[in-house]
Amino acid sequence: MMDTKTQTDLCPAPLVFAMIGGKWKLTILQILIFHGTKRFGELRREIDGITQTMLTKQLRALEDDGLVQRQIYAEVPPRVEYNATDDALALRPAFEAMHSWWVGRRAPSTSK
Amino acid sequence: MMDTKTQTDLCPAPLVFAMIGGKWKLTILQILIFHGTKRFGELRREIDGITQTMLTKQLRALEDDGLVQRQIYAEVPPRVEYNATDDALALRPAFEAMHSWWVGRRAPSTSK
DNA sequence: CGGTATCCACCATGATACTG
DNA sequence: CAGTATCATGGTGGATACCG
Repeated sequence: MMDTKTQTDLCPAPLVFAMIGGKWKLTILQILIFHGTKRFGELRREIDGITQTMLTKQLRALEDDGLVQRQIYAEVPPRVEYNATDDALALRPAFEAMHSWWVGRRAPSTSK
Repeated sequence: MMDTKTQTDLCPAPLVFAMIGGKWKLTILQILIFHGTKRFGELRREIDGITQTMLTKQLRALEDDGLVQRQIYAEVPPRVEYNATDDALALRPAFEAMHSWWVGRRAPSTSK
């Protein structure tokens, strides 16, 4: 027998998803985690299809959850850089686990 | 330098989330993966707050994605059992990675 | 350049009632 | 017991316009 605890106890994945489950959050995190610091404009250009509004929203949400750090430079023209926090970097195993699962699954694309 | 591939190439997490990102899907999967086969009513009772409608919908979606298998017994009263497929069972490392991250993170609950 | 302020559309969630 | 059908709603996502 495994346990009789609540699901959240054993599986906080719903909570994790609440933090990184936005439409663009994973993409943003992936870039910042695996590619390092990026400026706002760089992110916007690298994430195809995202609007400024959404990029800002998702970045703010990630910042609020302590996954992204914002660095503002008082220059002209303005420069703002984003980078993954240690918390975010610690997500790499989770990313890799999902990656492995995705590529290793037996039903990648059925005839359907 | 790490790579110049697209995000999806390196990180299919958005696709993974599309499959298991529903509000209850993870909880359902967790139960079926770690506790084995369950009847419809059992799931409903074990997942606090879920309605029949939602349970059915999420189960159907999981079934469509090959993560859950449905077994119908032609009995009276009717009995329907659900169990995780091999694909779903292969998600365990991902679950565990998220679990480790959650419990190991440095900002579990700030003073805020 | 890097935002914020509005407003809107859609879809996932869910409440409720009925059924084989 | 295990659903389906229907309808309501709220939050996420997004288009657009303006600002420091």
